[in-house]
Order: sequence, then structure tokens, then C-alpha cells
Amino acid sequence: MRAAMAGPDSKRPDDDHSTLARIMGERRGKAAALRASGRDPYRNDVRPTHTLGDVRRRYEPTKPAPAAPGGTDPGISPIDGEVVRVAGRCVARRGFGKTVFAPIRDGSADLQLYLNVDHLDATDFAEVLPQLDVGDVVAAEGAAFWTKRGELSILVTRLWIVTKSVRPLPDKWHGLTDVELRYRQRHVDLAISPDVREVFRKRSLIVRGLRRYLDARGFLEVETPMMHPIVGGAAARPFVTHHNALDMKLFMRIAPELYLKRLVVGGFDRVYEINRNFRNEGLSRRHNPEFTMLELYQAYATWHDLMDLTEELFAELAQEVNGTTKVTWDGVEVELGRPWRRISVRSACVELGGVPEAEAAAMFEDPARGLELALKYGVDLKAAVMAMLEGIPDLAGLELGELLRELKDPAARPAVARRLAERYPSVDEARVRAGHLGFLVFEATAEDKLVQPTFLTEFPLAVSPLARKSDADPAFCDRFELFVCGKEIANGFSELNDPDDQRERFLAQLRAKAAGAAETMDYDEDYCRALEVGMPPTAGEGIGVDRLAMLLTGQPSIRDVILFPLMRPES
RNA sequence: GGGCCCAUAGCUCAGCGGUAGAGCAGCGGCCUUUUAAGCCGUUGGCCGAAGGUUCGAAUCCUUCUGGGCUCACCA
Repeated sequence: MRAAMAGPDSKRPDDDHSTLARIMGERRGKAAALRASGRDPYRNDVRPTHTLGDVRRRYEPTKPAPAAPGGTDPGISPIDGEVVRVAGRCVARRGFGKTVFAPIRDGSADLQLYLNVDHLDATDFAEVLPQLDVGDVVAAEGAAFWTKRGELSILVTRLWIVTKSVRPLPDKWHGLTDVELRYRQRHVDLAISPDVREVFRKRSLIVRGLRRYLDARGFLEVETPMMHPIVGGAAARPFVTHHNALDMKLFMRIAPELYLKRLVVGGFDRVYEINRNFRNEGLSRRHNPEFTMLELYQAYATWHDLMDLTEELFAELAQEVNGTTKVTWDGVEVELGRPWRRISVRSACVELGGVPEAEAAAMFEDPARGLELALKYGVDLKAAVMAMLEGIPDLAGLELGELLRELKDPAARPAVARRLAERYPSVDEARVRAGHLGFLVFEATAEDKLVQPTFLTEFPLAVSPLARKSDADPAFCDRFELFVCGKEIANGFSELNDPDDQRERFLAQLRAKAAGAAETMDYDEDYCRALEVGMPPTAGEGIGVDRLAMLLTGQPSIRDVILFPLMRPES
């Protein structure tokens, strides 16, 4: 509903003669009628003896075989005669004069009430039942029985309207299809759509499963600051806020990483945190500005251990939540059972991205060739140039706008690329920049082809400012990301614990900022000091809980697994 | 922020230049095993907002608001 602006001349929606106003008026009238007969329409004295799920579980095994067609009316015979008291929201009402069927719903199940003049208390029939609307919360007492059509029902002897609903629910068959309304009025969406409730029930099971898995392996759950004095732990733009008493600028955290690793320094060898991160970026089907991240750190482990852990964890969760390791997402059947494919960034470019082996080899070695190839494979020109500039300590004479103009002309590219490459202080730095360009080619050519669960491995150093350098090649690092259906779900690495190397990486971030990058980390000297104390060799990983929930519930949009996704205010 | 699409009764939708329609819900009847119950009758709308074109606009044009998809940024 897009409510009209409540200007001075406009009628308030509930004051006019619209259907809604009339229906609400009628329902308030029914509440008044209940009061007039001495019944509180918002009573607080209901104590159900059973949930609807209890009743179902108890009597489901007694379900009789379907009656033969044309047989004699079996009449009503309670199953065991035990009187139960149940409560729930009335979700439909089918009236037959002297009989009313009213299915109700609680947090566990649906169950039908059978309200009949011969069985229901006479005053309840005369004074309560006429006031009953779909949407009301009711309580009922009676014995369970099976109807002729095989529906488990309560033969109701007493009926109470516990909470009068004065605002009507949407169409019982179609429900809410307007996604805007579904997100804005999630209470309604949940009340009428069992599928939606199931998604969020599963999300809760997933989070519980994550905790159980980690707790069982000696991990300690901790909470670290959500408000940070400097930006760190990821590459993203932060939300900015302000503390009045300290007159201090604060950033809503974009990642808890640097705090959690301080805890490893402090001796918590296995820690994790499940909490919100905030990133001041655009919204999409995969992005909500606040999102939930699991980050875990394990001392004396490597990135390989965490890949194993992730495989096991996901397979267990899938089994627990869905009873199978198969799930359909984005229209494809995904198999989460172990083992998953592991492929390096460079191999992915070749095998999935269609980049010839010779080109892949060249672009990860030589940034000048890398720039050419990046442009050939459709990498954004500005992104590619910024990736090159990040490695140049002194940017004098290298103005970004000017370079972009020059590079518009393909014929001029080799010369410009050479000119940039010559400014690197070392061959090592040149190879690092080449790695960045190669990664951009990966994103352009291969990322969306990682459909079945795949660990992407051997990340270029330039895009991994907190990960440990690879012993085999210092232009790469011991890092992986998990992709499913082209979407990144997890990111882990052996942690960089050399304080001097870490300082260099922070300086590289400052250079990136100078070159024009908007999403960079601040230099965190306090964190470097912590590393100087000595952090044991550690592997860490972040798992996007919302995306994990999307995967395990098969939902296409992150907004379908976040109860209250960010929306612009109405009107 | 760019591109494409959407907005009509409480809900789900039709109408797409000639002055507003259906189903569900509601209300009044009938109906004692229904389950999208059924049948008869009936209420209900400044057609998202503001401008414009036109004899005439829900319908065509422009702008705005909100939303969806998508691109960019990122997880």
C-alpha cells in the first residue's frame, strides 16, 4: 500500500468510506459486542494445554483409512475423548449455518476447529462465534476427532476470542505477492505464508548449527566492537557516526577481523563471532547494507584446514536443515556433499574463462601485458588502471584522468602500459600488480562459471592485504574463497602474522587510496603492535550467513532471508 | 548513480482515449463433515502524486515518489 500523504486537505485513510475503514469499523464493533457481553477482546488468561503440533503428533497415527464412497455417515466420534485446550490465529472461516469450520494456526502447525451448535456451549455459539473473524486469535477446548474427509479437528465445546484482529489479512489464496508489501509488512507475510516462516525457521536452525559445530570443536564465541575508530578488516566504504561525549568520529564496523586476531594474540586459540557488519554500498539481490557474518580463527591451522572444515560444516548443515546435501538454487541443483572442486585463480581463468594458457602466464607476470589482456577481456578501464597505479610509490606525472584519455586509443596502450610498469620499484612489485590485473580478468571471465561449490585458491597478494604470503611464490597468498552459483559465500586464509609485512600491506592500501580507490583499509598501527607481540600461526575465515541461508533455503534474494531488509521510508 | 519494468477496491488482478470491472475478503440471506465450501443479493475506488496533450485521460506525454530486475561497487 502506498499511503497518500496526510496533508491538511487529505482525508485520513481510516476516516473515509473505503472498504478498509468499513471493515475495521465492523471489527471494532464486534470487539465492542464482546465487551458488552462481559468478554475482554484482548484477554490475557489463556493457558493452552497443547500446541497444535502436539495435538497433530499425538493423533496423526490414529488416522483412519479413507471412508468408502457412498458409505453411511459415521457420525462424530472423538478419538480418545480427552479434552485439550488449544490457541492460535484463525486463518479461515467456513460457515454452514449451524456448523462453522475454522482452521487455526500457531507456531507449530495448523489445526481445524469444528464449531457446531450441538456441541459448542450455547452462549459461546450465540455470543462469541458471531463475532469471530479471520485473523482473530482464539482459544478452544474440546476433544480431537477425524472428520469424514479425514481432517483432524477439535470438536469444540468452549470458544474464546483472545485477541480481536481489527485489520483484515490479505487474500487467503494469493496472500501477499507485492514484494514491497511483503518486506514492509513482514508480520503479515509471516502470518499468512507458512513458506516464509519456514525460511526463517531454517535460518535460525542454520545459525544454531554453526554455533553447535564450532562450540563442539573448542571455539569460543566472543563479541567485539561494532563501532570502530578506524576502518579495517575488509575493503569497503563504512557508515560514519559520532560519539557525543567523546566528540569522536566512529565507523560502524565493516569486519571484526582485526579484533578477533588480537584475541588470538591474547591466547584464545579458537574464537568466532556471529554478528552484523555494515557496508555503505548499493543494495542488490546479494547485498544488504547490514549483513551477518561468521568469522572464525583457529591457531595452528592453515587455509587447507579451513577448506576441509567448510566442506564438512556445509554438508552437515545441509543434512541437518534439509535432510539432504542437494539444494536447488538459481534453478540449478547444487550438490554440497564433499569433496568440492579446488581451482586456482589462474587455472580458473584458463579452464573456465577461456583465457589461453600463454596469456594467463603472461598476465600474472607482466603488468603491461596484464593491462592489455584485462582490457581485451572486458575489464573496466578505470579499474584496471587503478590496479596498476596502486604499486607506484610516487604518482607524480601520472594523473588518472589523463591516463584514461590516453588509453582510449588502443594503439597507444602498449606504450602507456610500459611507461607505468617502469615506475614500479621492483620486479616483485610488478608481479604483485600483474596479479591484481589477472584477478580482474578472473572476475570478468570465470567468476560466474563457478556454479557447483568450488574453492578458488592461490589469490594474488594485491587483493589480499591481510593474508599470509605463499611460501612457493610471494606474489600470491594462502587464501581461498568459496563460490556457489557464481556467488562468493566464504573467504578464508592463513593469516599474515609478520608485523613488518603487515605494515607494508597497510602502506599499499594507502597507495591504493592515493590512486583513487574508494574502498581501502586504514593503517592500523595498534594492530601491527599486536602482531609484534606475536600471533601464533593462524587460519581465519568469514562466512556470509545471509548468503549461506539463501543457499540452504534456495532463496534468490538476500531480502528473502533477512526479516526486515533496509527499505526507503514510505511516503 | 545508469538502463529496463511495475503502481487500478483491504488482497489478487482485468481494463490501455469515451467517464470503473471481476474473484477473494466484508455485509444480508440459505445451508449440521467443510477445507480456495457452495448458492442468492449487496456495499465498497480522487485508477501512486503533480503537471501537460485532448471536446474527453486509469489509458498518451513529462516530472516526482515508492518498488522490482539489471549494470556499476562490494561479501
